[in-house]
Amino acid sequence: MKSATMEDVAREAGVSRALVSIAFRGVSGVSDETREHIFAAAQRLNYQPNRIASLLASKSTSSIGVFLLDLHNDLFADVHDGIRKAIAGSGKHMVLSVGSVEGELDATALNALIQSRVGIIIAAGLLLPDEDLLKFSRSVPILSTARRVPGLDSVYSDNLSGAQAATRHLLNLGHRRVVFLANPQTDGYLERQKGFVTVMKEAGLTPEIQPSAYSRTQAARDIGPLLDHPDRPTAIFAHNDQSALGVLDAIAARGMRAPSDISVVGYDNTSASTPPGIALTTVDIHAQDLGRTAAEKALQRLTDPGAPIIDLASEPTLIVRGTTGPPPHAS
Amino acid sequence: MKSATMEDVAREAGVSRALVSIAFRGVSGVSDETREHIFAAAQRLNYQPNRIASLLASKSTSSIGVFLLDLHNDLFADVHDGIRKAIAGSGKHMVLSVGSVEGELDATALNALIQSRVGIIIAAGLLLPDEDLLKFSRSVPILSTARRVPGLDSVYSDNLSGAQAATRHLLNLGHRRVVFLANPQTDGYLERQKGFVTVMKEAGLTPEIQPSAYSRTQAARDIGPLLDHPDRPTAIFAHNDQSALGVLDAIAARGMRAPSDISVVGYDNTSASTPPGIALTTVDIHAQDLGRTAAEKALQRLTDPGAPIIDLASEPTLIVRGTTGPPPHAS
DNA sequence: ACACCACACTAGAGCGCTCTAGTAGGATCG
DNA sequence: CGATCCTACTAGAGCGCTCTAGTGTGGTGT
Repeated sequence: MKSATMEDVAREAGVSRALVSIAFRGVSGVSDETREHIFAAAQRLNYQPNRIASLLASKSTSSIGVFLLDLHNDLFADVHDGIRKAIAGSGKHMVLSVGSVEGELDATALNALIQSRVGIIIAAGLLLPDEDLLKFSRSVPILSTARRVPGLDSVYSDNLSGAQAATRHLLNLGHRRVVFLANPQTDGYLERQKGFVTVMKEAGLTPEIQPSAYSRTQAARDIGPLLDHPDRPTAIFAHNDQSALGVLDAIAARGMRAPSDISVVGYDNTSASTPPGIALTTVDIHAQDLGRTAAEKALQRLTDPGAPIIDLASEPTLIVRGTTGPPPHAS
Repeated sequence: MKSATMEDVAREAGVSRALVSIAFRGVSGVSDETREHIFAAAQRLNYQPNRIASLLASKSTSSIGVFLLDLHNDLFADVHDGIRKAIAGSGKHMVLSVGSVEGELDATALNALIQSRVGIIIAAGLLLPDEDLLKFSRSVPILSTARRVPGLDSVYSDNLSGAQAATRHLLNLGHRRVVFLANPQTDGYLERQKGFVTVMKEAGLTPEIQPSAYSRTQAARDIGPLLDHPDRPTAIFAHNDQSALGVLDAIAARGMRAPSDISVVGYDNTSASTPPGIALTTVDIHAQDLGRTAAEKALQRLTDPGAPIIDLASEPTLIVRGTTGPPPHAS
């Protein structure tokens, strides 16, 4: 299982190691004929270039670190797709690192990326506070996608305006008692909460907030008491689709239905937002575009470390589907 | 942004580079006092060990490659969780590589892992044919989880028996016309199909097979004509949960309901199998356990390359939930 | 005929670590 | 009190590449 080295290939092809390197890197400086010979020799030896050695020798920033919070959330799969598309053909390759909803592993995952000497880290869905991120960025540039982090390149969806649009949608339908199912863990979610609060206040209504966490079952559990209350809200705005699913679970468990008994809005427009039969009203953050743009900007940052900080907000889109309607006894 | 090296730390701490290496690797051979000094010096310089250099120098197989087919399928998130738990504390680290449902990227992803000189690859959900995998395994040991690959270590769920159990469940409910929504892409799915076919034949019934692909929307499209037919099947057995969701989509789109109009069975027991309101009857392959066991076996393989090939099938569990019931007009 | 240049190729240093072989010096023992 | 051993440490080779600074060769221009 001892793999062949460039030296072996050079010997087999009767050329110098340096020439093999040139051939494999696809740069100019080798004749077509010789290149063929080299590739043939490599083939014979089942040679695969050693990326480790290559990275060390080139001390280059040819890899892009990607941090994904949670593989269970389709959102990050979308972001990943976008990143992959953007860096395909750039010659860079992706080094993936996965965090966890509990957040404990995030620092570990980030350090792993730094130790792998990636040229830049694209962080999707970090739960770490800004100051920690800034600390990490002493070692490697970090581009935040998910939320705006002052001092770091940020490519994100405008959570404030998205949440405002969703809230207005509910108010326009006639809802007056709306509860926001919150996730206190990150700024990104706090922006959503803020959007909800401002619109409610503008309308002279009381913004109610139910704290919860980042999980479907947790959401179902946390929203339960509110649903059981005789004077329950007519609409729930969940901080993301997964939680909205939990809310729908809780609603179904009580023999109620959305939107006739209660309206539900999610956020993110992940695949979770379209369970069969129902389709969740949600806010599309265009996750794949976000990933693609983030990666494009990351590539720019790599070539120009001195460029001004990127702060790119994109506009989300409210998607009205089947879980929102007028409140019961509205007319 | 130029990072400090071990040399820098050594100079700062007034010791040799080798001693810094010893301290950072956590092996014995350094006094507590000196270790403290070294760590303090490293801290001052914001030193992070260079994993690239470390891997090159140790030429060790200290990393485990993990191939995941598709980030959009929760199944792989479960497998990933299991692997992570198993290798935590082993000192090994995971190198992730993601394929694609189309299968084109799989070879690329595998090569990336080989070029990163991982000690072993745990492959979850490969669409590549066995012979290709065997070719790759010339460069690095591959452990297949998802299906049995003769000649490779395999840790997998017994798809045959799972599919048989699901099919028997439908027959016991009184169904006679059952259609299997197939995915012709891999052996793992073919085993499921085989389980379906054998049970149907044993019962003297005709196994009907509807080819489809690996996607929810595709499944909805492919099952459509069958549902529209006046003499439609009374049950659909989908090759995985995502496709089962597609089937449920198609059913809902026609104003029908499961299981009163038609029964649906999925496979995998991913989070997709519990949309709010409905809960899919499915076969639990215990994906996280699969991942954990796979990683444990991979660690063993790393320490003992000569050990006999591992062939470990685990028994899946039929989970009867809300999408299966007696066929309409059964009595 | 000679300088000149472009092209194909090579030698060798070095990337930041690990690891083997070895040294210094104190404790232990007969 | 010298032999022995252990512990804490160092020197230096080498992992498999990349990349700079060359060398040699054939064609071109004058």
